[in-house]
Order: sequence, then C-alpha cells, then structure tokens
Amino acid sequence: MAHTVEDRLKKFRQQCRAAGLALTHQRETIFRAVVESGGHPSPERIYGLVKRRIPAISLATVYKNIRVFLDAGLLREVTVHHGTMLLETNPEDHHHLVCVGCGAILDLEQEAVEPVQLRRRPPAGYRIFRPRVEFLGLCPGCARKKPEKSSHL
Amino acid sequence: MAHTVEDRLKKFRQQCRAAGLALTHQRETIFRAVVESGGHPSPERIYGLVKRRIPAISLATVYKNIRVFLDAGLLREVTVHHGTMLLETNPEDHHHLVCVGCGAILDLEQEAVEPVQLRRRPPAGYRIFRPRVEFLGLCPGCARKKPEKSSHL
DNA sequence: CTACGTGCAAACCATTTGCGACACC
DNA sequence: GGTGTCGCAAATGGTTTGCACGTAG
Repeated sequence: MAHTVEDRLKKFRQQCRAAGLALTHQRETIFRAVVESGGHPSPERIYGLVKRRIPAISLATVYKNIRVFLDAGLLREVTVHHGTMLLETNPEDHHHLVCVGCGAILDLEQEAVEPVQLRRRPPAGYRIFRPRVEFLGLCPGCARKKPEKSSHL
Repeated sequence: MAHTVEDRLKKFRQQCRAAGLALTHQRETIFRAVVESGGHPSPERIYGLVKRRIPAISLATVYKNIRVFLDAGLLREVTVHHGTMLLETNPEDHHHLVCVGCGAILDLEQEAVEPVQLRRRPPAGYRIFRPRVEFLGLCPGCARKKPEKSSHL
C-alpha cells in the first residue's frame, strides 16, 4: 500500500531484472522523474525533468524508454488514442470498448452499463457534463496474439 | 430518435445556418462522409471518402472543417488527448475528471465512483481488464471563459 | 460585392528510426 | 566480450498555417 518514491524505484529495479532490462542510470532517472512528477506528464515534460540531472540525455532516449516501460507494464499511459484524432459518428451518448492491443473501439449503448454514479461532490467550480466509460481490454484478434501481455493496462 | 443520414444532414444545414457557417459543397460532403462512415473515423479516412466525390479536395480543407464542426458542436471527437502521450503516475486504479476546454486531467479515487457494472456479456472473444470512467466537463478556469460553449461534448 | 471558404505548399510538433559509439551483465 | 542501450540526426506521421483565388450569401 505504501507508494513512496523509494518503494516504487525498488519495485522498478526488480521488474527490470525480471524483464531482462539493463538497469542504466538513464532508465532509473527517467522512471524517477515520472514517479516524482505526479499528475499526467508528457514525454516532453519528463525530458525536461531528467535533463536537469543528466544534461546530455537525448529526447529519443526518453521516448525509447517510456515505450519500453509501457510494453513491460512498468508504466501506464492515460490514453490509448494519442496518435490521431478520431471522430464519433454515433450521435447518442454511449460508452466504449477499447482494445489496448490495436486501439480498436467498439460502441456500447448507454443502457448496456449500469448508470455511473459519483459518490462525492466534484471539486468546487468544476462543471461535469457526462461520464463516459472505457472498458479496456483485448479484441479477439489481439487476445489471441498477445497471451498474457498488456494485462496491466 | 430517427438518425437517418438525411435527417442528420438536414439538422446539419440548420445548425450551419444558425452558426453563421457557409453551406458549401465541401462541407456537406465532409459531414456526410463522417455520418456515413460509421464507427470512429480519422480525418485521413474522411479525406479518402470525400476524395471519391470531390477529387480536387484538399486534406487541409478536411481538417479545417472538422475543426469548425467540433467547435460548433456539430461533431464530437472520441478523445480529447490526441495530441500528445500522457502517462499515469498514480499506480492505483482510478478514474478521471477531464476538462474538455484545456485537456486538464484530475484523478478521482476509484471509491469516489459507484462500481461500474456491465449489464450484458461483452462480445464473444473479447477480454475486458477494467473499466475506466472519464467525467467530461469544464475546469473552473475554462468554465469561466467559455460560458455555454462545448456543453455538447 | 465582400467576407468567408478553398487549395496548395510549406511549416510545425510529437514520435520513431538508423546507426556508430559505449556500457551493463 | 557481446548484446543491449545511448546520443545524434534524419525521417515520419499527423495537423496547422499563410496566402492567392474563388464563391456563398
């Protein structure tokens, strides 16, 4: 339950070893920057933070390692769809089934899901229009190809 | 309740007039392509479809008009964060409050939301790992700036 | 007839790739 | 010592912008 930075780095080192990933200074510094930054940082932001400690680091190295961490399940990303804009063609409110393998999206009618209820009041000044649910999973094709992978997403 | 293509085009023309947008052949063809394509098309895909009917159309025109339609509330997009990759730093399962104005994301502990229940069985062969809820709304700053806007998102 | 919309090309931004040099295991 | 990693620069993919011409209202 304790999620101190040091705890998470310790686990990170274990997971790297388990995954056969070399434990480089760059990797540790990048991972530390992610954990310490809090919120939802972009690769660019991580690059900025890491650069303070390793001025010679390359942006490409940050990108490569974030990719490695994501693939190994050491990190999660907020959105599966960051590549390209996708439009809704279904004018009704509805939910989504999202394949974390290939990014495919299937619509789920709103009635297919129990109404979503917020138990607490939203932060002051915040206006909420509607809740949207994404069921993260694997489509039949990707489930076949990737036996265990991405089960942490 | 009837969402035929012609119904939606009729509404589209009304909304354009109401918004003071010129009703050009390109705009109608782009909107029709979105409605007819179904699913979750990318601008590139719409461009491909429109090009069959207007071979001389420019990709830039497609992008510009999709933007116009989104801003006017004539279309919705699947994701608010398609520009850049964002990472999770919170290792616990949780939900999100997403500002459709500026894209800011706030975490909501999982316990802040009633458990999400799927009423039906997912499509055959689909594996679901976890549901994630996004509450779309406006943060205090954006709510102040954009009085009514984006209330359709 | 005039402001808005279009097409083209160039610019821009986020991300990936190729490759020679280097370091972990 | 050899495979995996790093840094650099160039390539790529998606999206936006500037500008001259054309057209809806």
